[in-house]
Amino acid sequence: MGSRFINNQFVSEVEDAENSPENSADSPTSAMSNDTKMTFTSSPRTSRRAIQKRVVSVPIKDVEGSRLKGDHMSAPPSDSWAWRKYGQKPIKGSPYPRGYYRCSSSKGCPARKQVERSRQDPNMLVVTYSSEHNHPWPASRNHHNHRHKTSAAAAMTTRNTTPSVSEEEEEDQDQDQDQDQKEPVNVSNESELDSEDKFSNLDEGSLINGSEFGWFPDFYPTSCTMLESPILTEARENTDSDMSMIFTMREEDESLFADLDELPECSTVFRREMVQREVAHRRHSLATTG
DNA sequence: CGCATTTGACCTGCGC
DNA sequence: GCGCAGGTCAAATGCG
Repeated sequence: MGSRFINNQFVSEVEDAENSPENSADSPTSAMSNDTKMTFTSSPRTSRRAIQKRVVSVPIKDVEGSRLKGDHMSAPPSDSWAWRKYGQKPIKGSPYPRGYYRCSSSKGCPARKQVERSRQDPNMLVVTYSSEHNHPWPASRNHHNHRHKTSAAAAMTTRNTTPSVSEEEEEDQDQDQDQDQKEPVNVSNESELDSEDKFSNLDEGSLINGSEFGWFPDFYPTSCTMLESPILTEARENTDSDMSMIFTMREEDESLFADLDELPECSTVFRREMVQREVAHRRHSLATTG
């Protein structure tokens, strides 16, 4: 199973997994971070149809700003898509219901997600993404102008929101059609492409220079949630990446990357910048104290 | 008034 | 075939 780091969340992919979402909530990859977990599963329906699903475990604290109506509700974690709730079902064996959300960023978008609380850790939300957006990036960014904010849009107004998560793809989905509908840099067909392949055409000069972002110093040390994940640490060992820091983007920061579906390499860019800053800071501290 | 949410009914697939 | 459970639909309701 391949795991990768997508928009600051961990994505693992597996096909036709045996675990149900309930099981995934009960037995997430226990070695993972307490803050963000990623596991893979398939619902009964998906197992019938052999559909991949992407399951994200998100700490509720990350979505506290989003709409919460009653303690039985599981507010959908903020991502950059607009979601419309179309159903809620109590899940057998779980004290918490599961909410069903459909992408409302674009008409006819098949993307869906399910949100439920982890039974193992009620402070975690288990978000199961199914189907793929058929539009590049959401019109939901305009939802700030709507009289009614969608759950996602409402959550988008909060700080330290959870970054977007790329969606899963169905096996029977027309990949070519999806590719045609995506913008060039918006490669979300993760089953087909490795991050390295997707960004292999990017040389160092084409990458974003952290110094170009005036917001970055403000963003970096104070207002972001720093997370550490064993998975990323493991990935770092495999990829010679030099940082294991994960941070949660603020919404306005996230919007700067609206054209990117996943940002593992961009994350590396920022991580590198963060390392440089950290090294400079420590050198400065040593110079001043010593 | 328009849109999102709620919620009971209905549909579908699987196991027995 | 039947029952169960998950998933979806759609009318009712609420909100701004």
